[in-house]
Amino acid sequence: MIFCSGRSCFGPPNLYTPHHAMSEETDVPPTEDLGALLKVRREKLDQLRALGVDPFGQGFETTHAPGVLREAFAEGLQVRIAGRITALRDMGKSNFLDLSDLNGRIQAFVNQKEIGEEAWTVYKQLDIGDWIGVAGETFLTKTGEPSVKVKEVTVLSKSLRPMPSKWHGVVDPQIKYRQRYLDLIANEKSREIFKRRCLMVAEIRRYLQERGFFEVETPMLQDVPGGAAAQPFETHHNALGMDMYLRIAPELYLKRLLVGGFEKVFELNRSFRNEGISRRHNPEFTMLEAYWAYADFEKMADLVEDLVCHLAEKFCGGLQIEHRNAEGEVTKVIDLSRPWKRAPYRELVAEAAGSDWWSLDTAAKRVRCEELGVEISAGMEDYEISQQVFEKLVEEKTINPVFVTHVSKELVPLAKQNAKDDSIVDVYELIINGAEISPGYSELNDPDVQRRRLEEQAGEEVQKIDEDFLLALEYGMPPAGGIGIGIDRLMMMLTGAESIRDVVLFPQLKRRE
RNA sequence: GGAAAGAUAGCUCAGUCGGUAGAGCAGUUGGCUUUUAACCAAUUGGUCCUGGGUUCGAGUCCCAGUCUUUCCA
Repeated sequence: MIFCSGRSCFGPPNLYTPHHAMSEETDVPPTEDLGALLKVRREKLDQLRALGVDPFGQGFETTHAPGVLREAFAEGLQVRIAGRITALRDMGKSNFLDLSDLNGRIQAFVNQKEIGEEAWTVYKQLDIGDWIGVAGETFLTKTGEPSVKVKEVTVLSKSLRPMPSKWHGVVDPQIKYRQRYLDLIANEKSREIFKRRCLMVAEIRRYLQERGFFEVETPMLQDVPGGAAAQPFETHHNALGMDMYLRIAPELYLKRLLVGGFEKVFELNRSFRNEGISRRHNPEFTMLEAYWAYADFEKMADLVEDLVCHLAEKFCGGLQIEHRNAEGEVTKVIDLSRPWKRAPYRELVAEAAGSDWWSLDTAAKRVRCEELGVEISAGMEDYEISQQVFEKLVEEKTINPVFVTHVSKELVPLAKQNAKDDSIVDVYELIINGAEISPGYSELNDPDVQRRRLEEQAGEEVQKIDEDFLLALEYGMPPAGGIGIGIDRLMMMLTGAESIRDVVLFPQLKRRE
């Protein structure tokens, strides 16, 4: 949004008037009425200016971050600390502040006599929520709290709005997701989840790069959206006069790179699917796809197992992942201990639906579903009925990791068929905590078979076929293993989040009227 | 799209049988020079989501709508 050409952004600039045209007096958006609370902060803002203090200050050199100082505390250090005031305990001539940043807090001790009358007057204009810098000497209070005896206060930024509730935090989901910054300020748990997500995403990149994978960026704007069965978002390129789509998967481009000689390649970025929004679905989501020439789906399963365990051990304190409810009680433990179970799709379905399942005809399967309480709709094909049984009776009930292998080929048009049984394909589907976390394939590299599969798939849904991709395959793609990992769902599993909205910083929400 | 629950102070929430609108926090004022959910005292703050109905009287009961949440599809 910052870099726009000026020709076609949001219409002529002179028609764009700020919607928050304000009254002279309060200078406050009229959409909300916090009345007195805002007025008081504005008055303090004016006070600061009257005292010759810039309420929105400049850079500030620090010696320590708040949390770092508290961790490595020693008395008698001369320090400079910056942070947000997150608590204020006013004892009259002595005040105690908590100065916080993303990672921690330190107590600052402000004494009227210590900083002098002039600085005290400035100090008294501060509120919870303001960013300040302090300089002073470290000491321990009577109660043993590591503190900074403040000699100088620098106002870095005045907050003009009240902070979220001190001990309820932000509980209204509308505020939590629409104003994520407030959630991050108020809720330690949210901060931890998103910090951990950042670290884990960085670690995934490092892990793959260390093993010789190149990270690439392929088009998100695509002419033919392929690589998955999903509804795409449509858009339009003005200069080319061309309708385009946001990608539903990077797969077909990454495979072109295999053709081009990138033997180990991955992309970790957004894909978009124009489908429902739920606890597990956000229309834009982060996916890792990796392709490895000369590998197969079993080797890819080894890779994923190792990667996920590596992340859990490094960032989750081990392979036992505890999920807790709002009261902090452990509701579920996911055991990632290796080796992870691997079992064929048909075996798992037969375990759940009866050992004779695969010898039943379609009508008999429907009867069985009724007995088992699995709902199926009228138009379902035979393989779809089995898939429904799988989803309801296997997938949803699986907590610890299971690689489901050898899925029916109708379900997976881009994988290689099994050398002995051509009704199944060489893939795994990793299930953890009732959800599909990652598929892995022995990738199909026969261009003629690939064309047939895509044509069969396109038949009903009138999807366009990516001819450029098929052309590339004809030049020769090495046999390769491929994986996809839904990073958001992986994060949910590893952090114990109940909803994808709790691991996506700014989840998609309905427009607010 | 279906079902259920909800909307009361800036925030989190009470509100009995239909009878004057409440608490804690935040804010403000005063007190307090080692507090940490600081404390003590006082105080400001309300379109009870909207519209209709029943009633002498509605935050409360009925109807319709709006929005939100959770679950299902």
